Amino acid sequence: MQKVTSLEIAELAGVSQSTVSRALRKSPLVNRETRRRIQRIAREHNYKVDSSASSLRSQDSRTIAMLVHEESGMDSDINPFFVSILASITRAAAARNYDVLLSFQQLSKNWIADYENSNKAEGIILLGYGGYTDYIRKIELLDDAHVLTWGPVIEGQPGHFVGCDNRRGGYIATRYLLELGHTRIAYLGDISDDCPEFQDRYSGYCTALRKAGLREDPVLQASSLSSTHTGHLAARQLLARGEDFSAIFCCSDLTALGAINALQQEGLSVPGEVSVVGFDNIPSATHMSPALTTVRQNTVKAGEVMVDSLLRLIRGDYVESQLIQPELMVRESCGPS
Amino acid sequence: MQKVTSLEIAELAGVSQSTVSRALRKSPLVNRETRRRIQRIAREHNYKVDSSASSLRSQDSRTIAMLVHEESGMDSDINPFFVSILASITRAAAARNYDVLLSFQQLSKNWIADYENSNKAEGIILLGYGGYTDYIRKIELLDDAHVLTWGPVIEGQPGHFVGCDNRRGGYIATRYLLELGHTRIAYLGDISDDCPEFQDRYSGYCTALRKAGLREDPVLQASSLSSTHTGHLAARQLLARGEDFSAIFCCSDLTALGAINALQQEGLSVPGEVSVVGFDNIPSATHMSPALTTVRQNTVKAGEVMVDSLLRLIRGDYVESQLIQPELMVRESCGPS
DNA sequence: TTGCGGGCTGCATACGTATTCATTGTGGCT
DNA sequence: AGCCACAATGAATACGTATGCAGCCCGCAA
Repeated sequence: MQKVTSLEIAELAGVSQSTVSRALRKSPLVNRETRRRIQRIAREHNYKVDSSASSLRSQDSRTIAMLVHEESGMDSDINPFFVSILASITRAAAARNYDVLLSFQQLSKNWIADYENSNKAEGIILLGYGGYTDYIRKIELLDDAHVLTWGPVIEGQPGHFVGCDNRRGGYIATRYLLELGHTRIAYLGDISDDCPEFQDRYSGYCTALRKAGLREDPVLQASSLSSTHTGHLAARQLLARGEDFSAIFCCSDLTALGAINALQQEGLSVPGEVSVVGFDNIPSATHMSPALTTVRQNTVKAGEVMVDSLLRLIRGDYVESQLIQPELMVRESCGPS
Repeated sequence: MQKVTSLEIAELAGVSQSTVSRALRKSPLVNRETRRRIQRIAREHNYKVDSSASSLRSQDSRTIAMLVHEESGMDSDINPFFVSILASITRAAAARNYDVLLSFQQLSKNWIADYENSNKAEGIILLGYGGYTDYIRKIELLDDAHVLTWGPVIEGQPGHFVGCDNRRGGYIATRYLLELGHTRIAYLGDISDDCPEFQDRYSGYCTALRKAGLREDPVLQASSLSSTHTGHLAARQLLARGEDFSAIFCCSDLTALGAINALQQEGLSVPGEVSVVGFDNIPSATHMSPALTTVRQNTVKAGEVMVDSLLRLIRGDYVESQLIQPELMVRESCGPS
C-alpha cells in the first residue's frame, strides 16, 4: 500500500495533475462536473493533499504555533483558565482550517526562529507570558514576526496583545460586594510588577472602593498567585492578622478555592460570614460548594479574537490590541454584609 | 528581508548546498571544522531548515498528532488529569525532537486520513477515547495507521494501548482503607461498559474486599463520571439511601472533590467521620483541605511511554500494549475506622 | 468565411531540501 | 612509482504540489 499522489488521481480521472490540484482547491477555473468527479475519485482512494508539498509550493503552512509558558522544572498546576483558552484557540483555528502546534516553553528568544523561520507555523500565540510583556515586545519588534500574546493590554504600547479588561473586572467584582453592603473588603493577589494583570484587577478594586468613598487598606491585602496553594496561604495570613473583614475579592478562582478552604477550616462560613468573589470562571467554579461568584473571562470569544487577530497579522493587515470585556457571574458565594 | 535558504548559507560558507544540508544534520561525512563553520554561519543568519521542504524530501514530518476527545458541543470541564498527560506527552515529544499537533475532535473515522495521509503527522495519540476501544481497534486495523490510545489495556486484544493498571489501582486504594479498619466502603463511579476504566477500578475494589472476606454491596455504589458535579450528586444519592459507611473510594479525584463537598455540606467531617480516596492525583489534590489521599497515575512516565511506543510503531517495530503501575499517595483524607 | 473571446485544460516549472553517485585529493603501503 | 583506501565534497535529481502561461475548442459576430 503505497502513497497516493495527485498524479495518480489525475490518471484515474483522465485529466492532468494541474486540474486535480485546482479541483481540490476549488478553483473556479475547473468545470463543475470535472471537479466533482475528481473529488469523488480522491475520496474513494482516500487521497489527501500532501501538506509538506503544498506548504513548500505555496509557502503557506496553514499552521499556527501555540506556546504555553512554563516555569522551569515545575510540574505545576496548569491553570484551568489557560486550558479553556487553549482549547478555545484550538477550536477557533480548526474552524478556520488552521492546524495548531502545541509546545510548552520556558522563556527564550529562540522560538520565533524555530517556528517561523523553519516555516512550521505562520504565526505564534503566547499564553502565560503575562509577566514578560516588555521582553515580548522587544522580540516582536526585533524579528518582526507574527506574535500575539494573551496578556495585559497597555494603551499606546507597541506589540500585539489580547487580554481581559482586568481593571473593569476588578471594578465590577468590588462594586458588587459594595452593593451587598460590605465595607471591609480584602484583596488576595499579588500586586507587584511581576503580575500586571493582577495589578490591574487590584486597580479596579481600588477605583470601586474610592467611588464608594472608601480607600484600599494594605492590611486587607495579601499576596497570592493563581493557585489554590497560595490562595490558602494568603487567606491564613489575612486571618492571622486579626483584622476585621466581611468579604474577599480574589485575583483568581484558584486563589478563591484555596481561600475558601482556609476560611472553612477556621470555621468561617461562606457566604454566611465571609463573601468571596473570584476571577476567571473556571469550570469547577460552578460545581464547588458554595458555587463561586466570579468574574467571567469569555474564553470562547478570547480564542476567536486571538486567532482572527493572528491571521490578520499574518496577512499583513493592521491589528490593534484588543480588550475582552468580562462579566460578573453571580452564584452562591456572596451574601449581604 | 527575504527567506534564507541552504543555498545562500552554502555560498557564504564557500561550499555546496549538499554540504550544508549534511552539516546541519550532523552527518559524519562532513569535516568537523567545516560543519562548525556552517553551523556558525547558519546561526548568524538565523537560518532554519525549511520543514516543509525537509519533510517532503525525506518523507518524514517529525510530527505527531494528539487528538483529545470532546463530546459534541460541550464546553465541558477538561479533566486535569488529561491536561497533565497532554503536557507530559508534549514534553516527551519535544525531548525527542518531535512536534505536536493538537486537536480536539469528536469521534470520527476521518482523522486518520486527515493526519497521516496528508503527511501532517507520522502517528496519532488519542486521549479521552477510553469508552470507544472497540471502535478504535477497528479503525486501527482497517487503515493500519500509527495510532496509540490512552485507555484500558485488555490482554490479548489487538490494537495499541497504554493505560494505567486500574485494577491494581482500585485494589491498593481499597486495601488501604481496609487496613485502616473500614469495612463499609462505598464506591462512587460508573460501572457500565461505557467506562471500562472505571469498571476495572471497581473490579480491583471488589477483589480487595473479597480477599478481606467481605463482598461488594450494590447499595454502597453510586454512579459518577469524572467530574465534581457527578461526584457531588453521587455522594448525595448515597447519603439519601441512609446506609451506613465509613469510607469512600472514588473513581477519580474530581469525583472525590465533589463528594467531599457534599459530605461537608451535610456536616460530615473528612476524614473524621468518612475517609475518602480518589484516583488520578490531579495537581489540586495536594492543595485541597483535607489534602486528598489518592491513587497516582504517573503522567510523566505515561507520556514518555506513549511517545516512545508511538515512535516505535512509526518505525515499524513491534509494540505491546503497556500498563503503567499506579501508586497510593497517602495524604490527609483518610483516618481509622 | 474569418476572427475573436471565453471557458477549460495541459505543460512546464519552482518551491528548498536530502541523498545517491561521481569526483577529487591525500596519505599510506608495497 | 604505482596503487588503493579513505575522507570530503560537489553535481544532479526527486519529493508532490501550485500556478503562470500557452493552447484548444466552441460559439458567435462580422
